[in-house]
Amino acid sequence: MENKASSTNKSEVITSIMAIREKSKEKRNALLNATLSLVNNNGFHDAPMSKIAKMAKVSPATIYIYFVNKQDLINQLYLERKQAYTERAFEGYSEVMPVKKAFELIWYNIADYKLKELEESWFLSQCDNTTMIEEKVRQEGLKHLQPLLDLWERGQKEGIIKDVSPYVLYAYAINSLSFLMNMQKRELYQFDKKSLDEAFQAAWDSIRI
Amino acid sequence: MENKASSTNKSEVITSIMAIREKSKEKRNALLNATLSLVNNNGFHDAPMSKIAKMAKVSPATIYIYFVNKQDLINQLYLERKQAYTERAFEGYSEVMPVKKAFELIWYNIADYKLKELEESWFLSQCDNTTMIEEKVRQEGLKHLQPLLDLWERGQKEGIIKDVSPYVLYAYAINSLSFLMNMQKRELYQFDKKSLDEAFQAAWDSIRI
Amino acid sequence: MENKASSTNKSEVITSIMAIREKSKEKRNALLNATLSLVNNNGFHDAPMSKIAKMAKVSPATIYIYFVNKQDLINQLYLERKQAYTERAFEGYSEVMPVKKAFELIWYNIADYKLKELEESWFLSQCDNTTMIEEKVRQEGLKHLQPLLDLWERGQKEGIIKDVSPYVLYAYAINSLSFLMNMQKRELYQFDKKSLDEAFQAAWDSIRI
Amino acid sequence: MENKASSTNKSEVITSIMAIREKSKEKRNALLNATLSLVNNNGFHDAPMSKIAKMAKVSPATIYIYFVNKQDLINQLYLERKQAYTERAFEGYSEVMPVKKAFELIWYNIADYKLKELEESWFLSQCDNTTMIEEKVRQEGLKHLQPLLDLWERGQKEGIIKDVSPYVLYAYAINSLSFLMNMQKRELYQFDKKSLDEAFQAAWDSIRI
DNA sequence: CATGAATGAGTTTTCATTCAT
DNA sequence: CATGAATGAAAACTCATTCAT
Repeated sequence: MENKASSTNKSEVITSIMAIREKSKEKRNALLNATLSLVNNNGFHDAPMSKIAKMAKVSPATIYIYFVNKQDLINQLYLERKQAYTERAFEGYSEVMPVKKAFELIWYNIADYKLKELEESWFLSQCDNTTMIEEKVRQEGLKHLQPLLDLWERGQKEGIIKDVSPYVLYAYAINSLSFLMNMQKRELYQFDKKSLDEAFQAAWDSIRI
Repeated sequence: MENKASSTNKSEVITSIMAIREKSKEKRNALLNATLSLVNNNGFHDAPMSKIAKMAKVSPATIYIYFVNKQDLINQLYLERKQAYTERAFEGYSEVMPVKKAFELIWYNIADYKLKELEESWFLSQCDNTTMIEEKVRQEGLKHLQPLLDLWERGQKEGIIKDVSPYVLYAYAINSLSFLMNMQKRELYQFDKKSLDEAFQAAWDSIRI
Repeated sequence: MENKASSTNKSEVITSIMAIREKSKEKRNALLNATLSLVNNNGFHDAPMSKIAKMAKVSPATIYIYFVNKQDLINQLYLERKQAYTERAFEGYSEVMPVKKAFELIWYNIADYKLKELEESWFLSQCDNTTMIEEKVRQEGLKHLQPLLDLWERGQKEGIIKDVSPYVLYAYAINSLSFLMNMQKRELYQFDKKSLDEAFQAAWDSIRI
Repeated sequence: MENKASSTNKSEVITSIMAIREKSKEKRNALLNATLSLVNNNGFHDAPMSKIAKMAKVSPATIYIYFVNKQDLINQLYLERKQAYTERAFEGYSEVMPVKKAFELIWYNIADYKLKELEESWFLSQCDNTTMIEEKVRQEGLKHLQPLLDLWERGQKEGIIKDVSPYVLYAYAINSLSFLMNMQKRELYQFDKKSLDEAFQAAWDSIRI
């Protein structure tokens, strides 16, 4: 073993690279999680890179290996969580389902996510009511909701859904949940099965004809 | 009144004191306005006291004559704007009005405020989705909404309003407007008379039995 | 009584001026006392003019009527208290007294002052171990001690007192009391009649032949 | 050792780490020295972090790598110098020495230190007559003097030393030197071999029976 | 004389980012 | 890749002093 590099064969190299990648992913995730946690608890204005690094158990300098700067870190975090959120929203959904059935599925998916993943939801809610995310990135995060808009359009054609702007539909049918989630986080309100059904009824009543 | 010194009578003194008080109020207001504007445009994390001072055309040190620290400045701003908002909400309202009529009045009041005073609304929205305001202060800001909760209770007794938590009612009937206001601010959506009426219909449908 | 000024006769004017002077002296004293108290408790570095003013119940601007600036305030305070201290030191002293008798009198005077006027003593002690007083002013404060130096010189001529520098005599015979006073202030040591006499004995032993 | 990269062996790494540690220690010392110098010349109230940094040739931010805040910097400086002082005081001392011999040794050690290390002594003197050091830290700094107290106790048992509080003994036998050191620093007094011996005689006379 | 309000210059401290290793 | 140390720039806040009244 004169030379360190030559002593490892190809498959070992690949394994090693993968191990590194895995390790890197772990660090990247630790950083994203730390950021979310700090922004949630202290606010964006009190989530310094040094604290993020400490919480993720890496050096501050390491952050800049994974992200070009703080804004990039926040942006990537936002996009990942937004995507996870939308993925959950459409779990089990198929475009051939009847409109109400489909909406019900999506609504309960979203409700389930928002109430179970309180931290992620609260983070997204902050991002959407703040200048911490650039408009461009926010747009990017929204595009995954298209299937819901398509569903509503179908519902409108079928005469089931009110013929109003999708923003109005979203405001009433979906966004209201954010407020309830906030209240739950602040421990002012507590969801149970019954109140969830009541909320769904209100959502549906607000958009159906 | 031959002599200037001897001519200063009581009423003049009072006028002079009032002038000073007025001037002070002006400075305080300039500071509050500057803060709102900066927080709105740059976010809480990029609204330093130095910029606030510059915008209000005073020295940074002057801020501390009117507010004990930055948090106090933000808190006072929040409370004042929240109060202005709730005052507008109940303009023309009387407890003897029929439930739907009363709700309609309040809803349109709020809609009118949120869409006309976009800056104030956006600021309040940020405050309510952020850690920048302490929970205690937020509670303080909420208490003026009681008449609406009372109205809903009456509606529930009369069998007009759904028998669900006031948080659910608020989420659907009122808070949805915040989302639409956000969209309007981002120039993704534009309200007109027709869409306003549609939104009201959705609000009412969501809470009525 | 057409004219305010002319309506007062000479004796009234004098009384009035004296009243003003008295009132002024009161304010000046209040300021000096407030300064001493703040410097003692917070240190010179945390005794701002604003706090001094508040404690003396005057406006910050008023301080500048009585003192040209903060340094002047401190200097005058130092000089006044130093003078009060030396005056007490020589109470009852006459140059014709025998040396030991005279020294005993002065020593007990000083001890009495240092232990009774703990605050004043602690303040002077700070001043003498700090750059807060300019050397020039400190010199000024020292000159009232001359009679003690003269006494020692007499004692040396009479062969009673060691023939060493007056600084050495002062260091041992007088300054040691400052240390004991400090300990008393910090509640590490408590003087009584017996220990006072012991201290005197040590003082006398250190300088007598 | 053909290849630079592969040549870094363990001992070199250790050397390198030590070099870093050494460099860090240097910076820390530069900061402590700068602080002492500035506090001595300008007073605690005029020794801003910015000046300290400049004098130590580092950025102000760097100070906070080594000390948590200004108070901590001062505390650590005080403790280090106090310890150096007491270490010097007991150089060559052994508990079996005869009382007077031992006292003489310690006394001259202290005198030597106080007169040679004028800056350190003046700094400690300021700290002990000021609120800039917290009482707790001052206590910490004092505990190293215990051997002297033990020596005195032995002297008292042997009937050599006056049976008075150790505070009195310290006030006369040791603290008097501080005053003389102050005078020397202010160039009002100049020690030489003869006057040093005179001072020792005064010290001994004040505490011996 | 007396003052409340105002402020420029300065204070301590923090922070996003870089760099030598 | 990873890092601890370093830092310029800026943050929040303070303070001695002034000035219009």
